[in-house]
Amino acid sequence: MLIGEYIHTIDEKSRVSMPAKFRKELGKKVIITPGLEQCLFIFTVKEWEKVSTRLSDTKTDLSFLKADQRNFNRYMFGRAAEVEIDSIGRILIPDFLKDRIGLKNSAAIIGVGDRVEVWNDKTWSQNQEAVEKQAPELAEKLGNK
Amino acid sequence: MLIGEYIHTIDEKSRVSMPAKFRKELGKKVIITPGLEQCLFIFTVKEWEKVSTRLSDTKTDLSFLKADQRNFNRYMFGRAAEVEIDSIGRILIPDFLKDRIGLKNSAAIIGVGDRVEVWNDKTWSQNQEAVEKQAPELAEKLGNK
DNA sequence: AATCAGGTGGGAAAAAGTGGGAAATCTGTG
DNA sequence: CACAGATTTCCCACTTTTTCCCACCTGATT
Repeated sequence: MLIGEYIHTIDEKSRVSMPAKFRKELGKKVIITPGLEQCLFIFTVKEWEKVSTRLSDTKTDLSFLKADQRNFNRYMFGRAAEVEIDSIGRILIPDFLKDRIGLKNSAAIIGVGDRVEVWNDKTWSQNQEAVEKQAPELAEKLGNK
Repeated sequence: MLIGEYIHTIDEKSRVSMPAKFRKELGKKVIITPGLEQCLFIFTVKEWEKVSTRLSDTKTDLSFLKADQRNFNRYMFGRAAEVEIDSIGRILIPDFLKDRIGLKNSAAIIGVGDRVEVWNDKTWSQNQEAVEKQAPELAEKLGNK
């Protein structure tokens, strides 16, 4: 289970260390994609298989016949990348993903159960402050489901 | 699985490099067709078989009996081309397809799971900005299926 | 204080992408 | 039918980017 918050440096070559505690679970290859809201998702290979099968399910039909599906697939697949984790636990974040969420020197690496999220550290802390305030209310909503 | 975004040069001879990460999966020959929206589709030979079978499926119908199908097939088949991938991974884009999407010096090469798309790089980034905004909504829709 | 683990930085080797020349093929013309 | 010019194909070479590996730094632990 991936949990916790880590602030790590992004070096000049766009490398970021995965927290040591995540490495075993992540394996040696992960898939990084644009996330919803201002973050990136990092999936294990196994988790990605689940996600991608669901997204491109073509048992019955061709994936490019529906406009919504085309656009969402362009978004999720088109801007995803398979990245190796190097011998000391770092990954390389493609520029187009860095730019998307305004990453420069520093990133917040967040464990969210079955995936990891990458945030611009500033955005992350602002976001957390906001969520902090709504948390009781959000809990209430989920409780009513 | 074909994923990721690459911006490559189109040289004076209309050649474009396929991203190294795609080459193994693409093999040595691909089919390039006009795509939906302002892009081109590139299929592996295997994927193309699926596509063409589905489009000209005669189990239920003869493909030429329906006007819509006739026209769509003219669109996809009529301007499709089989192209070889050269020894260092480049393909040659036919002029009539280049012109269709306004390609000149630079193209965005996008992996969309089971196919590759080629975009004018400007058009691609505009398109993504637009999709970015709808992404949560699209995700919601597809999630409810 | 020494050791260890986690994180950061940088240089060298390898790979990917780009450009261009020469050989082969095609086209049109005398 | 042969030839000249143009186009296409094939291959080689240069440049930039990526990958791999090693070394250093810092803070915690014993």
